[in-house]
Formats: sequence, C-alpha cells, structure tokens
Amino acid sequence: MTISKRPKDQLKSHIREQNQTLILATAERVFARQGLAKTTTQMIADEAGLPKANIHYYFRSKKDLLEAVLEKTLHQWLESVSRFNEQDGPKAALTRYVSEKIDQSRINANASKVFAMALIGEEEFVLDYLRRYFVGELQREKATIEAWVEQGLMDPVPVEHLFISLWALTQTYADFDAQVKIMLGKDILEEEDYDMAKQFVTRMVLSACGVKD
Amino acid sequence: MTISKRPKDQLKSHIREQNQTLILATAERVFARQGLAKTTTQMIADEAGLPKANIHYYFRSKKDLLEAVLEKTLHQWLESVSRFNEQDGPKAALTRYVSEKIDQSRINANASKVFAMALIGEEEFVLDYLRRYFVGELQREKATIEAWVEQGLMDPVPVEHLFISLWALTQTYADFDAQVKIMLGKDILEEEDYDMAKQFVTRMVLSACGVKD
DNA sequence: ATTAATTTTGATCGAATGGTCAATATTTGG
DNA sequence: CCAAATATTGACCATTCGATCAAAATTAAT
Repeated sequence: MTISKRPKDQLKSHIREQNQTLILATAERVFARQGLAKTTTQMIADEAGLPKANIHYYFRSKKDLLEAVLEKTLHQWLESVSRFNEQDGPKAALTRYVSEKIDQSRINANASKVFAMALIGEEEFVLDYLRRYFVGELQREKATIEAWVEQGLMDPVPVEHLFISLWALTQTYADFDAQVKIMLGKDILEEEDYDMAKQFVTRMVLSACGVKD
Repeated sequence: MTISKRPKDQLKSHIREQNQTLILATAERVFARQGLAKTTTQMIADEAGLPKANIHYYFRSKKDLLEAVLEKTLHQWLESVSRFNEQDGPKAALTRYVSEKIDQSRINANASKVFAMALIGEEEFVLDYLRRYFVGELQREKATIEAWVEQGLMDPVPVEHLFISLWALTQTYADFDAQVKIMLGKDILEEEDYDMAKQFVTRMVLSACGVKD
C-alpha cells in the first residue's frame, strides 16, 4: 500500500547497541525522577516501550543497569569537565571551571541527580570509582593551584576544601533543584538563574582565593 | 533482696511517648544509613528491639513514620539555627550562622541526611514544609541583609543565591560525608576538619559579600 | 477487685517486584 | 535459502514487604 519508510533497513544490526543506549537513557531518566530504590524495572520497560524481560535480556539485574548508568555518567563527567590549565592563570581557569560545571549539571541534570543519589546512599560502586579515579585528579589540580600560589597569583587556600566547596556549589542547582525553585520562587529555572548562579559562585571563589587580576 | 532501682515506678505511664521517641530516634538512624526506600519497618523494629507490629501500632504506615521523622527534623532545624540579628552586623552574624549550621549538620548528621534524601527525592511533604515555613523566613533574612547593604556594611548580593550557597556549603559535609572523606583522605572526619570547613566557608561568604570590618 | 483502656505480639495476607524460562520470531552469515 | 545466532516476549516463580488482625498481656480507672 503505502511506501515503506522504515528506517530499519539501512541501519546495520546495531540492535544490541541501539537497545542498550535506549535502555540506559530511559533508566537514567526514571532513576532520577523516582529515586534509585523506588524505580522498578517495569517502569523503565514501560517508558522505553519494551517488555520487562527485554530489559533483563540486556542488563542481567537492576543493579547492573544502575551501575551501567553510573559508569556512563562518571565517565563523561571526568572527561568533559576540563582540567585546569596552569597557563590560564587562576582567574580564567576558575571562572571557566565554575561555568562549565554548572552548565554540565544543568544539561545532564538527570545524570547529576542519579550520581548524587548514589553518593548520598553510599553506593559502593560510586565510592570505589571516586577512590580510583577522582583522588588522582584532585592531586593534579592541587599541584596547579599551589603553583599559582607560589607565583603570587592568589592566596594560599586549603585546596581540598576549595574543591569540596566547588563541588557543592555547582551541583546544588541540579541535585536540589526542587529546593532551589522554592527559594527563588520559580516553577522552572531559566537561563538567567543559572547565569546568576555562575556569577555569584565565581565571585565567592575568586574573592575567597584572593585572585589578582 | 536487692533494693529496687527500677525507674519505671516514678515514671508515669509515659509508655506511649517513650516508645514513640524510641521508634523515631531509631527510624532516623536507619533511614539515614539505609536510604528511605531501602529501609524496612522490620529493620527499624529489630534495631529498636520491638516486634514489627508494635511499630505499626504507633505509626500507622511507613510513610507516616518517615513524615514524623522529617517533621521533627525540620522543626528543630528552623528552631535551632538562629536567625540573623541585625544588630550584630554582617560579619558577626554571617560568621555565627556558618559556624552554627555546620555544627548542627555535624551533630544531627542523621537528621540532616534524611532531610537531604527526602529533598533530593522530592518528597511532597518536605517541599510543602519548605513552602510553608521556609520562604517567609528567607524573606525576613533578606530584609536584614538589604538593611546592611544600605548601611554600607557590605556589598549588594543576590540574597537568594547567597542562601542557596550557604545551604549547600554547610550541608555537604554531613550529607555527602562519604565523598568528603575520600577527598580529604580520611576514614572519619574530626574536629579539625570541621574547623577548617567553617573557616574556609566563612572566608568565602565574607569576602564575596565584601563585608567591612 | 473489677472493668475498661491500652499495649504487645505472633501469625498471616495480598500486592509488588526482581528475575527466569522456554517458546517464538527475527536477523545474520555462508 | 538455510542454519546458527541473536533477540523478543508472555507466563511464571520466589521472595520481600507493608499492613492487618485477633488473641493475650499489661496498665489505668473506679
């Protein structure tokens, strides 16, 4: 009758990858919305438009699926938040760091929330990941900052606490968005809210570090 | 035989109140450790040394119990974190605020965590509470800060974002303690860690606000 | 002391959920 | 075109969990 416009023909048998991607994206959304424990594999199946057994065909257990979601998140996390560039100097580098981290929390709000939920729930998987990959990263950034201090570009700071603060400040807007909305008296957060957040957080960080122009 | 030292005699039939208090305290601990959804009424019962049916005798449902825990938390929260005193001026007031809030997060770490879990899970009960009691409080504190600004005691700031930041900074050490421990390379957080946190957070806030001495 | 109210507790139930399986369908490779 | 590999799916199972209940025990009131 009608001319077939099925797109499946030209697509190679990426069936597996395609479905895994779909399931992961859906799971991320549902986990973020419902919470890790409240989420059922049935919910994910329904929202992905697949039977539940199909979910379990690609991911043996709910735990496996959650860890796959977390791994994807954590991976893109460490990758996309650019490292400090010592050449930029503290002002440009810190400003960019805050801006990118807030952007990322905003764009990947679901991923950010799933990660925060796993962290607050002390999921062993996430803690292991942090121990393995994050601590080293922190050391490198610490060295950069200490170099800046020695060059007189900024005041000495307790670097670990600076990073704890940076983390807390930039994630709040995604993880506790419900509370933020209430405090700002808004139903949804807009571009300008994030801009204001960037501006104020940057101001806090730069002034506390005594960054010279 | 031995002289009775049972304290139950003089205690009036506080049975109900006594058990409710025990259950609430236990539930707070278990909820904080296991997460809201993973916690079972059986766990709470075991840890309180009571049969499960007894829990349900005092709190009709798990949801009721959680909300009772949250209400207690939220109540003591708003009560014990002292309001700004305009007379103190921004430096003393903000310094004290940060210090008290971090102390409280530390002392009531379980309560703080349960609250954060409920918030991130967007429990309607908590959001309602914030809408009802918190927004008004915020308005009052906003007025105080604006008065300070007009008196030239500090720079103008986006007050809502300042409070979002204060909230985030002071709660992180309790809510995401697992992550903080990893970043600090410690198994437990000690007095000195909290002192350092207070110091640095205060420094961020005061410098960002351009507080004059 | 008797009665009424409150509390305790084991037993039990129904619903929900993670996970399995085997039968069927589809895709792939030769 | 055929066989092997891969994917789909409904039916099903074991377990867990919140909640209920009724009988028994304890406490309070008169």
